[in-house]
Amino acid sequence: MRSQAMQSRSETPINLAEYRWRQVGATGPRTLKSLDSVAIPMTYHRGQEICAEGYPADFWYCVISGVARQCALRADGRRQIVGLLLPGDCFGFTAGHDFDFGVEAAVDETVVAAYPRTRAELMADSNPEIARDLRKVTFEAMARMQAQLLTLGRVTVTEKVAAFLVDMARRSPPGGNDNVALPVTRYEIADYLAVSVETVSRSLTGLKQRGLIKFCGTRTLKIVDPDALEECGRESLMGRAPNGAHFSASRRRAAS
Amino acid sequence: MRSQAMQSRSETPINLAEYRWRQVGATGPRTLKSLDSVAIPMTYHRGQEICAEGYPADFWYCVISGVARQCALRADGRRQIVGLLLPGDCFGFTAGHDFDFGVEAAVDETVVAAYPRTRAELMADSNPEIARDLRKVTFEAMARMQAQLLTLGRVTVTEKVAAFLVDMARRSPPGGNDNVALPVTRYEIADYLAVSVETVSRSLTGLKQRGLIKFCGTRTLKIVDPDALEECGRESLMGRAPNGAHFSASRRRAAS
DNA sequence: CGAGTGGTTGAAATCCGTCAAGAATAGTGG
DNA sequence: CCACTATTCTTGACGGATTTCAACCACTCG
Repeated sequence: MRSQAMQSRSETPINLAEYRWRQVGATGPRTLKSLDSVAIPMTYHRGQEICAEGYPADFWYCVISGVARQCALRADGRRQIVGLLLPGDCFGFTAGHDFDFGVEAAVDETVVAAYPRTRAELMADSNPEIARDLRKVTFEAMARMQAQLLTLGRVTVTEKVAAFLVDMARRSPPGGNDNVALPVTRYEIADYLAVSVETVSRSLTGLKQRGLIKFCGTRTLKIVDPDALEECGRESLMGRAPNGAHFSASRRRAAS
Repeated sequence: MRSQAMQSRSETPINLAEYRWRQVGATGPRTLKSLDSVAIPMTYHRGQEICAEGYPADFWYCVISGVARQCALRADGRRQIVGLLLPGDCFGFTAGHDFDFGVEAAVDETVVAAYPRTRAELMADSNPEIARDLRKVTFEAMARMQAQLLTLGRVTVTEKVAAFLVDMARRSPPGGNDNVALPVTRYEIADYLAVSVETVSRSLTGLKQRGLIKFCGTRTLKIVDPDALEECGRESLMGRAPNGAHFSASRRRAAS
C-alpha cells in the first residue's frame, strides 16, 4: 500500500477524491466520478473475494486498477467466468436483493471503488446527472456482456480465442503500443471462453504459426493481422477450406 | 390489427394508456408503466424488423406481447440470436449512438412499446421514480444476458437445451398450467444456443426418451422432472457416466 | 397438388475434451 | 545464488460429441 501521490504534486489541481484514488495506487481511467463522494476505495490481492454470490447486494463497484473476474460455480465443480472486469468497468448491478455472481480480484493490487447502494440511489434521485452516469455505466456493462455472448456463440475454439484477443486489444488502454497484455492465465481464458485449457493453448500456437499473432512473452503478444484475426472465420488450425455456409431460418427466408 | 378492447369494458377502470395497449392487442404484463405517456405502440408480424443494427438508437423498447429476437449476423452468414425477448422485457439500450443489434419479431402480432429516447431521458431527469424504473428494467436485461452466458457456457448441447427449457419455463407467465410453450422454431433455438439444428432436435428426443420431458405438441412440452433437468449434468445422450472432474485454477487453489 | 417451411433421423468427418507427460516460469527459503 | 516446489503452459494420443451433408416425413398454404 505504498503511496504514489507525491509524483503528481505539481500537476493540475486534484480534488480530495482524486487524491484518495492515487493514494491507494489507482492509476486507471475513472468512471462514475459523480459518485466519488460516497466511494470507498478497496484493495484486493489475487484470488480475494470482492463480493460473494448470494449475499446482499449493498454495493455497486467500479474497477479502478487491476483486473477482476466475475465467477459462477457450476454443479460439476467447474468454474465459469462470466465477466472479465478491467479498469473503468462497473459491476454489482442486480435486479434482485442479492448478488448473482461472486467477483474476485484476478491480479494483485486490484483496486475497486465500492458505492453504498442505497446512498448512491438517493444521490441519483436528487441529481439527474448521476442517474445518467449510472445508466451509462450499466449500458457499458451490457455491451460487454453482449460482446461476450457473441464470442461464446462462435463455432470453433480458435474463433473464440481470436475474438477474445481482439476484445482485449479493444479494451486495452489506448495510450500504449499495439502490444496486447493478457492480464489472466490460460486457465482463466479457458473458463472465460468455456473451453478447455489445452485447446486454448493449441489455438494460440495455431494462430502464432499462421502468423496472425506474435508472442513477446507468455502473456504479451502483438496482433500482426487484425483483420484476419477478426474475420478468423471457419478455417481450422489444419488449414481446411471453409465449409459451405449453412444458413439458418431467417437467412433462408431472406434469400427467398 | 383487430380491436380486442371491448371485452374488458366492465372491468376495473383503466387509464388511457392502458386502453391503448388493449386496443393493439397487448395482453401481457406491463413494465415501464411510468413512461406510458410517451410510449408509441407498434405491432409487427413475424420476421419484421423492429430496430436495425447500426442505426441511430432513438428509441428504447419494451415487448408488450409476442416474442422478439435480438440478432447478430456473423461473417460466415450465420445468424446468432443473442437474446429472446418475451412480454415485459425491455431492449434497445446501448452505450453508443447506434443499435448494437437488430431486433425482429419472432411471432406474428408482436406488440412493442417504443419510447423516444431523448424524451424518456428528460422525463427520467425530472422524475427519480422513472429513473429507478429504468434502472430496474436494465438490471433485468442484464440478468437475462447473464443467464444466457451461463447457458452458453455449458459443455454439452443437451445441457444447453435443458437449461434453455428451464429458462423458458421460468420466464413463462406464471398463470397457466405447468406446460412450457416454446415460442420459437428449432432453428431459432439452435441459433440461440449457438449449436446446429440437428443436435437440438437430437437432444430434445434424448431428453424425451430419458423421461425428463414429455411433448404435448411439437412446440409444447411438459417438464416431468425439473430437478433432473436443471442438474442435467454431464450425462450424455448415450448414458455415459460422468467424467472425473477437472477443476480449474481457482478451484485448485482453494483446495490447497 | 406442389412448393415451402419445420422437424427428425442417419452416416461420415472432425473438432474438442480428457488423460498423460513434460517444459517453462515464478516464488520461496536456505 | 541455488535448490526446491508449485504453478503455469505446452504437446501428444485417444475417444466421443457435434457438425456437416443427406434424406425423409409432416404440415400449411397458394
